[in-house]
Amino acid sequence: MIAEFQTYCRTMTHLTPEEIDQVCTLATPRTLQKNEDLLKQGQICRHKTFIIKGLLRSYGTAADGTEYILHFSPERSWTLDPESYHLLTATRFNITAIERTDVLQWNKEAFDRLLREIPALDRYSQLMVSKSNYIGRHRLFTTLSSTPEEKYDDFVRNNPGLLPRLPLHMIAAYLGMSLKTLTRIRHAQLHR
Amino acid sequence: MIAEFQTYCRTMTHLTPEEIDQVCTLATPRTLQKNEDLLKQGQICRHKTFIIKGLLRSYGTAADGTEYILHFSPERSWTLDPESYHLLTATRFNITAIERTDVLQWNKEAFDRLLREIPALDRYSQLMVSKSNYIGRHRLFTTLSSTPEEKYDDFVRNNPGLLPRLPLHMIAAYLGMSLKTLTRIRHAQLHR
DNA sequence: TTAAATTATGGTCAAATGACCACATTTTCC
DNA sequence: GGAAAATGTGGTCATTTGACCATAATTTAA
Repeated sequence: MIAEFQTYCRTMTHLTPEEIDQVCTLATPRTLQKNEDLLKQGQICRHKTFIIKGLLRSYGTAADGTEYILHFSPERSWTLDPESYHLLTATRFNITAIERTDVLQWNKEAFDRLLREIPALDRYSQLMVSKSNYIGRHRLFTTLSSTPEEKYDDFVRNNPGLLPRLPLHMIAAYLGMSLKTLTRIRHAQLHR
Repeated sequence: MIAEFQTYCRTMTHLTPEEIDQVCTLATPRTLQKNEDLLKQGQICRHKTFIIKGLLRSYGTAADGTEYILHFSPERSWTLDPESYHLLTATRFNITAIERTDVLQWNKEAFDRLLREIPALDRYSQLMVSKSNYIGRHRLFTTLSSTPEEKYDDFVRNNPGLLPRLPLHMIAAYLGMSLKTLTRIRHAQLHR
């Protein structure tokens, strides 16, 4: 499990092999079964999580009980609740395994120490944060400005690999439309 | 104009008076007339901007020409296009003055130098970035999960000071609904 | 292997929403 | 001061969307 993370670090960061080892030393592996929660509403997010294999979703629940998915986290990506993690406040969101999923975790104290000790990790980390910032802006803009069909087409175009791994109702929950609307779009596209 | 920024720094950051001066030295003041652009679609965002007085909006234009507002920036806040600023790519968005607005600006090279020289500024800056990260997450979740009326009520609750400064069509463009829908909500709330 | 749960689709209907239009009022600018 | 633009409201109508329900196919689990 560590091996995959080391490969990731070699290709995606500027960390030296020694620094990579140092980061790995503090990692805790964990396996989530399908539908198992990594984080539940009301808890405090105390870890950074790197997904080795599998797929997670981060979602919130509206007043009427409907779920809305903020984010899918497949292998080779990171997940956490940024607000809960930084402020140590109770989260409004859930992170749950869509498939059986292997992850590596670092608790905040350990990761903060690594950030202080390894400047290259700090730079990489800042890069990730600003990236998630503008990815979020694009998602917001699409959510505001696109028709349901455009949103679906966008999703298919930008996440081809994810599509077959997701039930439609989750795609609908991600795009912010009812399952019915999504089915209608797919139906219309078939007959064209 | 610098004086207001110094006050802001004294109350909102942990910078020493000397560091505040150092930051101020590299700032360029600028005044935008109402409807004047700070940044236009297609340009590269080369500055960090602090709003001293006035109000800006960051918005994008959909395929059909409709505007959707990502963000309002009133006095004592910062604005830029994070993607364009960090990657030096052309922006898809616009930043435009809603009122006559006074700002301070730093170009990226200058600000990066300050970040390297003043660790407290770097920490403050990181704090801002992660904050905008989770504010963005909440906005996305509200946009996905709330009814138009809930969105409007949220907006009124969270931006009471902004309300009288904004024409309704901009609030509609921010909330992602038509002006008609917004008017209907207000009408219904009057008769209740 | 069989029963139960999940998933994808579709029918029907009511409600919400946007497009288009008009109008009165206020603000802005010459 | 007066013309032009911007603003807020509302009427009407067609369209989109969601709620509710049923069903078939597939997957999961006992």
